[in-house]
Amino acid sequence: MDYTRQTLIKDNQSTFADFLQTKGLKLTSQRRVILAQATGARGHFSAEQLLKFSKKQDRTISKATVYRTLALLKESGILEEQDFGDGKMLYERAQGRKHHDHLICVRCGRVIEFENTPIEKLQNAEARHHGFKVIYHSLKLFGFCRDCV
Amino acid sequence: MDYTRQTLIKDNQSTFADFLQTKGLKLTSQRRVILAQATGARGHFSAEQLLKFSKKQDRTISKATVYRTLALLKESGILEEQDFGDGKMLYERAQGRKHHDHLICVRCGRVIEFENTPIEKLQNAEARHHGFKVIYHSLKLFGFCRDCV
DNA sequence: CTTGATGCAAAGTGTTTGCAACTTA
DNA sequence: TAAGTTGCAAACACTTTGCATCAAG
Repeated sequence: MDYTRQTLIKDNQSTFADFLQTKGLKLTSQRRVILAQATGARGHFSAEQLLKFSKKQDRTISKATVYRTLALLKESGILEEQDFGDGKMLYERAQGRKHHDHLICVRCGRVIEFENTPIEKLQNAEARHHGFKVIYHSLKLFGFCRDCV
Repeated sequence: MDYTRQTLIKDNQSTFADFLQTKGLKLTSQRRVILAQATGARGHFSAEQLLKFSKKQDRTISKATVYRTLALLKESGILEEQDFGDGKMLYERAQGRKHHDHLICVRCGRVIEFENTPIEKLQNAEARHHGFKVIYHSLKLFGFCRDCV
C-alpha cells in the first residue's frame, strides 16, 4: 500500500468521524472495521463481500450493521453505489477520486473505468436543451472486453 | 390512435406470433391480451401496472403470466426493460423506435427521452480505445426537470 | 393428444426493520 | 446515563418457480 493510499484512508477516517459527529452519531468499533474494509478494498464490492471481509476482523458483525453503515458511507460521500444490473448493488471508493463511468463485460464481469469530458459536456448541453438540471448521471457500456471478444 | 400507431401494433402482433412460432411456443389468449396492453401503453410501465391493465380485459390473468410474457416480449425485441433505480423494472415499447436515452426527474419522476448521436459516437470511440465491443449501453441523467427546479 | 401454458401459492433474492440488550459520548 | 447502536430474526418488495390443471396446435 503506497503513501497516497494511506493518506486517502486517513482522509476517509476523519471524514467519517466528522460526518458522524456532525450528525450526533457514534463511531463504534463495528463502524471502524467496516470503514477500514470498505476503503481498503480494491475495485467494486457488494454488501455481502463487505460483510465477509468485516467478519474476518470481527466475527460478530452482522449483515444489518453492514447495510446500515453502507448507507452512512454513501451519505458521507466516502463510497458510491453502482448498479451494474446483476441484482445487487456494488460499491466503490468515491472520496478523492474523479467521477468516471464504466464499461462492463457481460461475459466475464470485468469492469473498466473511464473518464470522458467531451461526453459530459454533451450530456449537459442535452439536459440544458430540455430545461433540465442534472445532479448526477450514470453511463454504462455493456459488451465484451478485449479478452472476451 | 393514429394510423402509424395502428400499424406499429400490427407489426408487434405479427412479430410476436412469428417469434412464438419459431420457438415452438403457443399464442394464448393471455399472451394476446398482455401484448395488446403492453404495446398500447404510452410511456413507461411496470409489471404491476401491466397486470392491472391486463386484468381489465381478462380478470383471470395472473402475475406469473405477466412476468413470463414480459420476458418473451423482451426477448422478441418488442419491449425494452429500463431500470430507473426505484426498485422495480419499467418497460417501454422498443420495436420500430430509435434508440434513445433518458433524463429522469428525481422529484416528480418524469422521464424525458432524447437521442444524441455525437454522444454515441464518443462512447464507441471510448470503448474502442479499451478494446471493448459494445453491445448496448445505458445513459441516464438524473436531476430536476423544468417544472421542479 | 402431446406439449406447452396457466394460476396459485410458496420460494427466492437482496435489503430493511422492530426490538431488547448493549455501547458510546 | 441518555441516546444511539447492535445482532437477530422477521418483514419487505419484486420477481421467479413447482406443480396440478388446462388449452393450443
